Amino acid sequence: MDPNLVRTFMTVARLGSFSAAAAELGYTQSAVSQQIATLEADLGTPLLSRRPVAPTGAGERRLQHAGPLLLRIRAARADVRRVAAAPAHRLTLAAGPLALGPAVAARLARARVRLPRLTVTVRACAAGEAARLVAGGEAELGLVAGIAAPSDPLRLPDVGPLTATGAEEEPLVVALPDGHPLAGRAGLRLADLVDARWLRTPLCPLERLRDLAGDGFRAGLHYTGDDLRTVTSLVAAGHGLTLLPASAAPGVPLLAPRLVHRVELVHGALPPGPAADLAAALAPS
Amino acid sequence: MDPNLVRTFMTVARLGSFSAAAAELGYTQSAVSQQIATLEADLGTPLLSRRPVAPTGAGERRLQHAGPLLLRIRAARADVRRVAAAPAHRLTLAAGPLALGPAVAARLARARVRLPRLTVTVRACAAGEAARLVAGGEAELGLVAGIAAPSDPLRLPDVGPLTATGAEEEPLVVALPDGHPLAGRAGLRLADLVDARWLRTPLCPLERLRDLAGDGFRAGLHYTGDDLRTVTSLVAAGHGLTLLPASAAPGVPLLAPRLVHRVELVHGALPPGPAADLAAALAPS
DNA sequence: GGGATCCATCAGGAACGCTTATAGCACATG
DNA sequence: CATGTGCTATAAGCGTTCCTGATGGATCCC
Repeated sequence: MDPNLVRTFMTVARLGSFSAAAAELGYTQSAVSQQIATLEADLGTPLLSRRPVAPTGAGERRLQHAGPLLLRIRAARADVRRVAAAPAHRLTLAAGPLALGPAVAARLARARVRLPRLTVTVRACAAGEAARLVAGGEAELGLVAGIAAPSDPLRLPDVGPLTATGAEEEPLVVALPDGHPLAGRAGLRLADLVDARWLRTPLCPLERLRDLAGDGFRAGLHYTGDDLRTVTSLVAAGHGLTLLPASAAPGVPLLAPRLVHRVELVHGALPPGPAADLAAALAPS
Repeated sequence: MDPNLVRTFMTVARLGSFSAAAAELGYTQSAVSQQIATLEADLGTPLLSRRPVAPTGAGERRLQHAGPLLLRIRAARADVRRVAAAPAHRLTLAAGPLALGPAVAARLARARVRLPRLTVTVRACAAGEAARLVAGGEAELGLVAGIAAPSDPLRLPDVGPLTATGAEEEPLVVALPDGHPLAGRAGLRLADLVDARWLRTPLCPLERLRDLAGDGFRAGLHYTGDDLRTVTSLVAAGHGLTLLPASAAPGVPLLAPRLVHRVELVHGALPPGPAADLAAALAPS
């Protein structure tokens, strides 16, 4: 119910201790104990087992709700403040991995010429973070990238009424090791590669490929970062294949299914002003 | 911040009056005035213009967040209570329009034979309502239907950590008026029908078709209900075309793009028990 | 077994939020 | 133009809530 109680519960669960949570939140241990008791009474079921302190089944479930819930609350605050705030001449553009390619960069350059008083900060962020940063108000605009069918919108985490508009679509290529037998081809079909070994990276999630092209796509090395150079090096060394936008790395064009590297611009409420102008310039639609 | 304040704000905005909202919520007018003042102070901006009472720009934006936010809060409560509750022998299955077809019905029948002590209530609901009913705890299971590429998951409104599993996929047919020149064909391509007039109904949203097959799909009559007989009658009378699952009505099979009528079963946390058994029986995966 | 640590409980006090009462404002009416 | 009516804002009072500080009981470690 009360977001503060939820925050306390999250902290206790994370730290595994009422006392430590109290210290972190600036409460007394007694207050934390009472807050948890209130929450448990409200739901009619224990959320934490004591000694040691660990979430119960119901508590685990409650925790799964807690993060998105608090995010939405923050998003509502941030969105309203954005509407009410004076038009800003400084804004932050959160860009996920592979989201800021040549085409968007060029459009950004043109827009900055037209909007000389605007100071833009581009902030790199992890895959899936951009929408959260925009929702939470830490960035005014966000760029997210993903693999999709042409003009098919990306699936963004739902963190409130964000506007998402297509900003760029680019062909995909299959990145292959140097001496790979298929490296000379003029084009490849994904169906022919289901049995190959694939790199598992946030830049090219294998679950997405299975959604789009059926089962298969055995995972080789698992890389959790988002550095393009690392990925291309891993591919060259034969750890597995991956899909990349054509402008990012050399590779063999993907012919079928018809998939593209799609970039979308996401933003919340944008009152008329430089931020809205920039958004319009980045996502001409 | 406090959900109660948000609820008060929504009520005031809906009724256009502090006094009326106070009466409806069982507060005094003074309390409502103070609550709105608190909310505005917290956000640092007016949410309502007074005399007459109407939302400001920021208030409009806040209202857009309010509904989903309260829904998520309810969803969290309902989900946790579901985990903690004793295994129920009565449960409700919310079924959206066209979601409960022959295959699912047959599986439900088989499951009820195996689970004789289970009492099932099937509750029809509007398109898009099923997920909300499940999230809010009014139904344990939900069936939603939509048009999608084969094994492509549907896009459900994000109301919390719901599990969605494919329950059925069925070919689509194009429903045509009786004497339509294409009625005799063995199959049709959507691309050949972009310029036809289409019925606009929740059962076959034209935006979805445009997503999947490009622009076009001119809207003829707009029907807001979900009665299948009404839709087939409207089609027969020439008001427009529509897509339906093959089992629902006669029509010409849709050949391309490869789209299916997909049904998914959605549910929240299901502790072992009859509800989980039924879910497993309905969505064999 | 003794000490330390941790959570639950209790009592007291501060803070919050609602009610009652009243002031202030806009608009309609005579 | 004065007045009444209907609305919201503000002030004071008060009950409830929620936090603090102290204490008790349980568990773990030495």
